[in-house]
Amino acid sequence: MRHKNNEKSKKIIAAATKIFAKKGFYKAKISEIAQEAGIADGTIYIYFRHKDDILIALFEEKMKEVLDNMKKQISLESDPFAKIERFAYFHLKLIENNKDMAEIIQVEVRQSSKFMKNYQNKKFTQYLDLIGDIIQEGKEKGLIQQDILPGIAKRAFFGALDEVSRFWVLSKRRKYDIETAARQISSYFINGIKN
Amino acid sequence: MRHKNNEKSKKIIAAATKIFAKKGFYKAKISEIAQEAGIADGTIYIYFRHKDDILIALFEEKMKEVLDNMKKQISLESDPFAKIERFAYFHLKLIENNKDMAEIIQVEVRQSSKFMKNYQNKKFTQYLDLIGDIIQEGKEKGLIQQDILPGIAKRAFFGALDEVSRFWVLSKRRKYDIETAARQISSYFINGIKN
DNA sequence: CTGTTAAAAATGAACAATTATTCATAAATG
DNA sequence: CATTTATGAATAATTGTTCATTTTTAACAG
Repeated sequence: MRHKNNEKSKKIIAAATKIFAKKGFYKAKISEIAQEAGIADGTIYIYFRHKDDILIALFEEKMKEVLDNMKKQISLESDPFAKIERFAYFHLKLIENNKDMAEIIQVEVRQSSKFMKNYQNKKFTQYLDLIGDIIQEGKEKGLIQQDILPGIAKRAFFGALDEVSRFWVLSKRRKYDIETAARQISSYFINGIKN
Repeated sequence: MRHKNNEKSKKIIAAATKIFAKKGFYKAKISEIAQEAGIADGTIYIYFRHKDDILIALFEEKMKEVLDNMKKQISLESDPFAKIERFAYFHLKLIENNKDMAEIIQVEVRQSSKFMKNYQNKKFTQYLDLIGDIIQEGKEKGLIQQDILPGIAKRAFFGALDEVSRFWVLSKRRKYDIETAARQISSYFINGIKN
């Protein structure tokens, strides 16, 4: 019962991921998602109360994976600069391996403040804070300039990665390989903030 | 009358800017835009064929201003690094002074590929290329490392600015002043790519 | 200045299409 | 057999767009 529910829930989210990425949230029809999932329209409403809820659940599920994965990756390095490099590489790798998810997170969820008034997007904040914490650690170890503001730096670094990968996601082709892009971006950043 | 009334067109775009920013494109009703502009619903269809057309026209108009303004600012400096700093400062300044516009460009137009299949978004490409050209110039003058790829670097720098300003736009409050943010971000970047 | 008029512009109620959601019914489960 | 789960046609609400009608504009004649 509970086990089965969870299975079908995931099936719906998987279908929604595909459809939302292809059409965008508003143009995606419940009937399309149902068809993609191989179930009836009404069945979706046994697992989700509204269309919005599918997007929120989707986002929460994917971000949990992303967050857990990245935490693990970072913990494999002890040097803050190595952590930053690893973050860049695995962030881009993740986007590459989950284009549908990436497109939804980057494009659809930016609108979140519009249709999910009270959705705080905590997972995203946590993801950003992974970078913020590395920078803080680097400052404490005297590796990073003391006047660097983690609040700005974390967003600048994430934004750089995000914009480059957004281009890949939307253009459907990559001009540069992931290794090169990750190396270049983390290199600008590390050289820019190191002591 | 021979040509379309440009004044009313602008009035509609101004109203749409406000409504799109507040509600998002899909939740914004034509009737709301009409009311905000102080005209009847049907009147909008004298100036625009579809709802989509309003967003496209809005974007084209605003981006032209942004682009012209930034070109002028950059031309005031001759040193590539000074150009980069000025770009950062005026980009953030522009966002600050045009929050509604910024929110639409950042949030709504990202979806452009979804409802405007054949809209190429040339203006945005040109805006990015302003940065790309500065980097190219810096490389030619021997000020910037030869292995920096302008295609990646321009997106990384823009992305850094965009993410920081997106946070301001959506959170409705600024933690750091524009000067500080612009100085920090361009400093990471310049130190990261200079020879 | 005044009245005439034809074209342009504006109106807003009505239309038509879309689609999220419901619910009476059926199927599956154990 | 009782309970849970699934179905999908019907519903209800929304809203972009149209168009018959009205209002405004501006040129021109008397």
